[in-house]
Amino acid sequence: MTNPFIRKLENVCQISDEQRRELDRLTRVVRHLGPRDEFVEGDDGPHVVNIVLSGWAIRYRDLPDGRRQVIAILLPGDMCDPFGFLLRPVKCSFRSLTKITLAQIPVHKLRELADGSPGLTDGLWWQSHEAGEIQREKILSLGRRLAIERLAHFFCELFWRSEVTGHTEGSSCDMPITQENLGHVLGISTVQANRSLQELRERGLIRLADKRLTVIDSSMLAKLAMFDPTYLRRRAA
Amino acid sequence: MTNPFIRKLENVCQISDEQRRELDRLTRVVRHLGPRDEFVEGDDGPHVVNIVLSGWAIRYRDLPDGRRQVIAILLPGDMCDPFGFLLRPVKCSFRSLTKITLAQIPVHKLRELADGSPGLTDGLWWQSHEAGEIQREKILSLGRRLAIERLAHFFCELFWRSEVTGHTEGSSCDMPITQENLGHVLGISTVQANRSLQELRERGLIRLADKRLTVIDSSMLAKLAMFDPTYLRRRAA
DNA sequence: CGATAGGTTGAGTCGCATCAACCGGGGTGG
DNA sequence: CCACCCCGGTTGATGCGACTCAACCTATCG
Repeated sequence: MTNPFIRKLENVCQISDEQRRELDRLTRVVRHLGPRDEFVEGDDGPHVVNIVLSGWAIRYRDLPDGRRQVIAILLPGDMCDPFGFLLRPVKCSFRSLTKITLAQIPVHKLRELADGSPGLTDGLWWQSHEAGEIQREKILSLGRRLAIERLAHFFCELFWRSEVTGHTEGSSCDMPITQENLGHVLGISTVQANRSLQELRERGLIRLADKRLTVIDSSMLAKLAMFDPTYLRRRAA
Repeated sequence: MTNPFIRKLENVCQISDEQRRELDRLTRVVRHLGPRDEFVEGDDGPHVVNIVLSGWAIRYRDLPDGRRQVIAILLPGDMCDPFGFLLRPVKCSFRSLTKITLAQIPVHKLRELADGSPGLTDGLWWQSHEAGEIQREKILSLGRRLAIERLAHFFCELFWRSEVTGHTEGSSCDMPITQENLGHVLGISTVQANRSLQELRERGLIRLADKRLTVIDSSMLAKLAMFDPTYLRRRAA
């Protein structure tokens, strides 16, 4: 399996063979975590960019009374902090959903490499920009979509994003997330996540079992979700 | 009144006198809009960065069936598009709430100026980063806070942000927003915006009249909102 | 083989939406 | 100059979507 970080970059910019070798070398320093592990940006020094190579993780915030909201789902190829290579870390906590592998690139190495390559620099900024677009779409979801629409939208987005790094097979992709976490992602309760899920199944739009999603009727799913993918991958349209 | 864009930058980086003069010169090309005007990033060529100099505006998205969600409130000193000086525009619409003045800086001019000054570059990135943090806090609000908590949090944030550019007087600041827009911002209905507002008034936490907010009991307001300002202005703590 | 995490289901309640009516003030046109 | 209009704000009634609580079920794993 090719490096998902590189695949994601190649989706929006040109990467030369030499750069690919260098990026491959840089992503060889890794850290393995089990499922449900908390980790902190800056744990391994403040000057490391963490990149998910395999597995799923979340970035989240809690309210003082314990209510939890997941801010972002981190898939293979994603930087944990979209501004990690530039500024101070985001004010969020991190937690793995599955076993994960993190690449740990010293900031200065990544910046050196990027400074010598406008294309790569653009690619990195592009990822930050995409992270912002995903956040904005999430704001729209949480503010205005019904529970079942949020769930449908979530599946559309995650399937689409999985495609970019080659993590789909036909109309299926991994979906290693519990209903409790799903609730935290969608701003609803676990019970409601369960019920919305069942309605999507009853309507024949999806199948979800064994941590694997199959999209049965993608056009109806997208319609229900009011999913407009232009907020993702906009350069490689 | 000093230029709010510069004031906002100075909050996070050093600006030399010469840079200030140059920025002043660059923000002299302006565009005036009335209240409730739609405007589009890229209207005046794709290579212009729009910056709010005076008045309030919103960035928003609509669902195909008309449901509207405001993504961000734009105050004096804010760039309309946090990545405007780098990448393609965000997938959002824009609309003024009041009369506004926009500065229009050609991208290449801003980049030239920034390229010669690491401090200014940092300042610009810092603003993008802050915009991201505000979005994440908004995700938390929409996902997990009750209507009245969202409203309280909104007032805390806007007062705090107004302070940075000197737009507060004592415990008051401008709040030129209708209840309808407030609903669009908070992900609730106009009616609910009205009722939450009245409860804040009845509890003696705020006064709001004539488009002006007065914070009467800031600590109780912050407590209700679970407002933790560390997501804003993190460099100039 | 018991413990536990994750999933499922029902009952009752609550927060908020929706619909609808009404009010006050500032601006406009006759 | 005045009547009208319309926008923004306010209020009540009703219904729905989602929450909470609680029980139970199943698969997995030490």
